[in-house]
Amino acid sequence: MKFSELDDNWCPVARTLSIVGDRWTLLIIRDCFMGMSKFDEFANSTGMTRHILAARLKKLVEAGILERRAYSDRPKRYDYVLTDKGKELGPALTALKDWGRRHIPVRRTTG
Amino acid sequence: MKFSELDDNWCPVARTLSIVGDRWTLLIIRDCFMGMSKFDEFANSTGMTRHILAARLKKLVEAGILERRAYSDRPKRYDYVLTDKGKELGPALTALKDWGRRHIPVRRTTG
DNA sequence: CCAGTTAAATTCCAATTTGGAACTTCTAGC
DNA sequence: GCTAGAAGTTCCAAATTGGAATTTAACTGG
Repeated sequence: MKFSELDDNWCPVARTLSIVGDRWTLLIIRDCFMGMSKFDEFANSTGMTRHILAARLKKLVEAGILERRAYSDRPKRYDYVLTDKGKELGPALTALKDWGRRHIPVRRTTG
Repeated sequence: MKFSELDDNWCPVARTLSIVGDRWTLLIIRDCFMGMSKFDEFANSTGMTRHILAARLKKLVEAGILERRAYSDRPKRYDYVLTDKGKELGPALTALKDWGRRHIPVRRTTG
C-alpha cells in the first residue's frame, strides 16, 4: 500500500499524515508560525531544495492549510500564509517541539 | 540538504521529525498506543511493506522509543513495546488525531 | 521423519521520491 | 543594455519505497 492512499483511512492520525506527513512539510508550517511567508525564506530556513518546496507548498495550498497571496503585482510575487485550518496545527507542532526539547539534546552548536 | 541531517538542528521540531518524521513511523507508534506490539500486527494495520517496517522498527529501537522484547524463546519471537520516552509522544499523536478529526472528514466508509 | 503452518524478518528489483545545481521569467534600478 | 531579486521550473543522479517471493526457526499433525 502506498502512503498517499492513507487520505481516507478510518484513522484521523493517518489522514492527517497523508497531508502533512511528507518530508519537510511540517517544517514549512513551523516557519509560517515563526512569521515567515516567502519561498526563499522557507528554502533557506529548512535547507530543502526549491524543487520539493514548490511541490509541498502546492499541496498545502490545495489542502487549505496555506493561502497563496499576491503581495506584489508587477513584478507578480506570491507568498504563503496560514489559514485558520493551518493555524490549528499549532498544538501538534508544540507537542513535537516539547518532545524534541526533552528527549533529543543538541549534540553540537549549529550557530 | 538531506532530511536525515536534521538530527542536530537547532530546532526541536526538526530534531523530532528526524526520528519520527519518516513515512509510516508515527502510524507504528499509534498502533503501539492501541496495544499492538507484533510485526505482523503493524504490517496488517498500517498496510506498509514488511521491508520498510523492519527498517522503521530498527530505527525506533535505536532511538529508544521502542523496546525489542523476546516474548518467547523457542521459537525465538520478538515484539515491540513503547518505552517511557516513546509514551511521551502521546500528546503529539493526540494533537494530530484531533486535527484530522476536525479537518479531514472521511470520504467513504473503509469498513 | 515429512509436509504444512506461524512469525519475524530479508532479498530482489521496479517504481517513485528526493537532492543538487542550473536555468527561466518578470521587473526594477543603474 | 546589464545586473540583481524573487518565485519558481527543469534535468538528471541518488536514495527511498513498494510488491512479491524467499529465508529461518520451531511447532503441529500424520
